[in-house]
Amino acid sequence: MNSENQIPWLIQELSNESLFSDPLSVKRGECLIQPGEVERYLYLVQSGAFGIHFVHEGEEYITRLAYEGDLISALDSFISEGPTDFYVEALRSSEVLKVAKSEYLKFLHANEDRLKVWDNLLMGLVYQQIEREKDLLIPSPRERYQRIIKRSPNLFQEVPLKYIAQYLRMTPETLSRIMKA
Amino acid sequence: MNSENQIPWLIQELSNESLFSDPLSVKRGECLIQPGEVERYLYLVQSGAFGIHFVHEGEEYITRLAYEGDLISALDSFISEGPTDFYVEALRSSEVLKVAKSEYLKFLHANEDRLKVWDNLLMGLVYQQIEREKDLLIPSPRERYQRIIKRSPNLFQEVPLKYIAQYLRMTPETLSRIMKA
DNA sequence: TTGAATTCTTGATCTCGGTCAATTTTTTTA
DNA sequence: TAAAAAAATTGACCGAGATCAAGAATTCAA
Repeated sequence: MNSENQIPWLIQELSNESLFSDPLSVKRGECLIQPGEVERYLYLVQSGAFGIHFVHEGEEYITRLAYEGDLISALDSFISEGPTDFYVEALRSSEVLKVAKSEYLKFLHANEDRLKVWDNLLMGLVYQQIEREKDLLIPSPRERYQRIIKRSPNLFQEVPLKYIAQYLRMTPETLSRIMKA
Repeated sequence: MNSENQIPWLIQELSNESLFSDPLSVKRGECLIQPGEVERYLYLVQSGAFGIHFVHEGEEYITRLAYEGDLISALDSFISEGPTDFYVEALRSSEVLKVAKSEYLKFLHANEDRLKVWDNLLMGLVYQQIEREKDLLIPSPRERYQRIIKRSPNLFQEVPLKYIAQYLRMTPETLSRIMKA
């Protein structure tokens, strides 16, 4: 199994065992979880779009954008089981399925293959974060923009520009000007 | 076992099984690995200091600083087994022990506890990267500086300031002025 | 220990991206 | 479909941090 298929496979397995909840509707602006709460779920985005952000000194900073097919969670809390620092917020009307961490862990440990896939997933996550770190270190807004359209060309169809700007640590004005030129 | 003790424990186990190489001396400016090469080792810093950096458009960007007791590697390549984008460079005369990935994996899979510790280590890594991402998103150089001295107060004893500046995505001049004020 | 290399500091200047504000366009929803 | 809300664009201005340069301090290596 190549690594691109691992998430779909995992999702399929989870579905087969009926571990996902019923579809949950989330209105634009509503949050799956907020700072201070403990994350007990992993979510699968069925439709819509989400942003994961935190607030520091009154400013919002987006660390992740997600849409259909993505698995999301307040990962800091999901891992540590302490309170999260993040909002997981619907950027438009969305639907998610969720699975409890406890259920999910039981599920993983029931089968050697699943555990391996989870290991790979975690390593993939580390890898993605390393890429993300590179993106953020680059000083030129234009280059950061170019890196993201290369990596996620369809992001701009799914998510309003102002959130993408925050994700790229620039203002919407700057992103708008970059895209024009 | 609390998570702070997991790395020391793992290192102890690796030592017990004599999986580490003999100490390897690295002179200031020398690299354990360079872009394009495939990372086959995990290194334990015994003395000295290392910086992990990549070069983009002629500029150096540091993604990690490490010193005595830290485990390091060109993690992107260690995970993907493709060529790395990073330099792992000694910032002063240093000594490391190394263990081959293949040996390491065999070692991990020989024992259930070790695998669990590895899982936790990976999750810890994800968690650290999330913190790192927060640090990098914050626009104010002063706040980025304050976050790092809180997290790694002894870093400044171990690593020249100019590398810390790069790590914090600011110039050495700016960091110098911030520290003065 | 001493000379050389590197790093750190400080000052002067400049520029890119942020901020603020007004208008237009798009999206949402009633 | 129309009205309202949100998002995107555009222009003018400003300032924080980069850049450049020179000198002082520290570290390294012979």
